[in-house]
Amino acid sequence: MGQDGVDLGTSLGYLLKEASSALRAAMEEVLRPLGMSVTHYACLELLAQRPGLSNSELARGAFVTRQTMNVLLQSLERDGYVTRPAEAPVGKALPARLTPLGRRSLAEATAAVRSVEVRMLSGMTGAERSEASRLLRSMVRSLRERRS
Amino acid sequence: MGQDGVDLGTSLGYLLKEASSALRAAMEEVLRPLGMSVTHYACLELLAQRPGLSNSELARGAFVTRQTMNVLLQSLERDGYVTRPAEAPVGKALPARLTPLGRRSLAEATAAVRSVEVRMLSGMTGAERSEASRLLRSMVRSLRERRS
DNA sequence: TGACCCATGTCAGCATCCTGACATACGTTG
DNA sequence: CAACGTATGTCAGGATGCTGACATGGGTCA
Repeated sequence: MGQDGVDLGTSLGYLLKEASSALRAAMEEVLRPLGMSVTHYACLELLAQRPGLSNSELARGAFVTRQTMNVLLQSLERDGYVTRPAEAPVGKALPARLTPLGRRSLAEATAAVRSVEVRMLSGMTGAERSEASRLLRSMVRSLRERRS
Repeated sequence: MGQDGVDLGTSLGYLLKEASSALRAAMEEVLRPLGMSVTHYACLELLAQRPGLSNSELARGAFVTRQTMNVLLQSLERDGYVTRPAEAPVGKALPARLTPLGRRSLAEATAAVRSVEVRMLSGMTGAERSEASRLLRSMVRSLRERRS
């Protein structure tokens, strides 16, 4: 049922999607026991590295829309993982910050996600990892520039 | 509004998602004028390279569920891009095949998508491309094996 | 200062996709 | 042969995410 080894395997675009899909599936698998989704985790991780990020900035960083990130932030705020001021200090952007509870929750998730990334890179040398990083960055840059 | 250059950029997982997201956005941009979605195109491309693929096999190849691929196949069949036998020759799987119309439609889409992939790889040498291919394949393999 | 443009937060409406479940068909194993 | 496990196509049901739109705040430039 389904012979393997086709020409599609030569397309870098397909390989990119395949790797990204496999990574997301593996992350969801280890995050589910913690009651966390990938977007959920991404939001917390972004806030840990860049405290004070606004809703829109978090949305862009987690690759979802502002609306989706907004409902997520509301639930995170309701459950005490993040805090946002009632009024915007400047403009309309509400800077979000992790609470101690949010930081603890993130620590668990980070450990789980880290193990997945370690597994993903298990067959690669340090030089290969930085080479992969460099090549992926090059692809992103090429795709973004010259956007009609 | 949003300083750049953070630590998240060092995570290969994040870079993977970033590249995949940028590629998908670029593909949707060039496919929209043709009235085609990325999944739509992926289905046609899979059928061109592997005639006779079943609904479930197409779903796995395009990274969607059987149900989603099924409704897509129904619309493609209704519009005359693919054909499926009324009854399964063996088992329950209905092998799908491209019609001449489907092949023509795919040809347009392939040209558009190819241009995107060319742009993505514009800053890379041939050796770097095959290296990227090898590394991505390694990541997929590591993520798939040892699935608890 | 006032006109313009862009970014943000938020609301409603809708499309999309998935989860869960069922009946069927085939291969395998006792 | 019969029971089991696996894979398929298909049917609702519901959750999730996006598109479109609006009002607001801030920066820019004449």
